[in-house]
Amino acid sequence: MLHGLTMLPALPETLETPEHNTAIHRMPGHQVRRLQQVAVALFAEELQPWDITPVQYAVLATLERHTPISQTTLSALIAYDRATIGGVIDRLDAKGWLSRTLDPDDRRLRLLSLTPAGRDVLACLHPPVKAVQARLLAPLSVDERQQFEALCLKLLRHHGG
Amino acid sequence: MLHGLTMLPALPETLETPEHNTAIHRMPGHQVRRLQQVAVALFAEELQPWDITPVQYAVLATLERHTPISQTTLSALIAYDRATIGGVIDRLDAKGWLSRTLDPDDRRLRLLSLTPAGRDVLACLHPPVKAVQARLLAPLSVDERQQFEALCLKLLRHHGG
DNA sequence: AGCATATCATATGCATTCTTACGAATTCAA
DNA sequence: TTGAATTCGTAAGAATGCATATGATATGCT
Repeated sequence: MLHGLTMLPALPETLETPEHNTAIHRMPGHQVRRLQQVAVALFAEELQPWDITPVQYAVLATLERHTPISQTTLSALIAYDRATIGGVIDRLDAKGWLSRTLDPDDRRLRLLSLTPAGRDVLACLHPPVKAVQARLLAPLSVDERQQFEALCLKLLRHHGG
Repeated sequence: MLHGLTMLPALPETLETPEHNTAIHRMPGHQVRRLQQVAVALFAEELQPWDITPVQYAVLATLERHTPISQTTLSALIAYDRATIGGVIDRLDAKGWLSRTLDPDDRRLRLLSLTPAGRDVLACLHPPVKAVQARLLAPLSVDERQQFEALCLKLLRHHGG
């Protein structure tokens, strides 16, 4: 079962049909927000045993491929705010999943690396995260999933992603 | 120009191509999050003169069509958390754009209505909000926009929206 | 070398977003 | 009618998300 908001409370009978709020519900901005909401809920449900958030996974998964990198490089890779990433890294550091070391060549930089524990956890995380993606697109046919990805990527490409 | 994060910092030369982080960037969850990020940035930019957030607009626009309703009904209509809506309504109330009155028939309910000022503001907000939606989908052809909306709606319908 | 500029990380502040929990009020049932 | 279960709004806590400002460190220009 999904958590929280994705399970909407029942509406009064006079407001039951979606048509009653067409204006907002037909805006792509609203649709994208709702999809994000669903994706986060699915993630929380599937990853519940590990108590990890989508951002935290994104950080770990990126460090698996790019090590060592600075916080700024990391935030650019996953398109998160530099300031926000700081707190995320604090929590991952507290869990012992990554380490920060001062770059001897540039002491402004804190180079991030996965710890062995972080690497082990990440191996366990990949399957449920894949399951989240599968469940998110499950309502679509194979063709539609490819269309959806292509459209998303086209939008992001043109919006500077 | 977009604000903040949508303008990503430059990456080191060794990491410049998107292919370097394929795993995450090909996940629909990540793509949806990025799209939401872009949509919020476009909204903030276009609505800057009014200092209003997407949630606040959603509340006002919904009250324009459904008045008066309780906070819980409102949150269900726009798929926002009940607790979250409370703070949003506080701010809109402080701006004098909506009013809360106790329902005499059920004193648990605070019925929400737009004030005349709120109605006036909303009239000014609709055009720039429409512009945000247009800019968000601008990279797509007319056909593609319809496809994108259809796919979003199909996903949301099956995910309990 | 010395100074101005730019970059990295962080701190702060504000607004979301959601979970859990709780008091107040209402509805349902025995 | 009284007691139990529900519902409404809110409070508290954790994590995001972004803008702005600050300190430390590099880099570039002269």
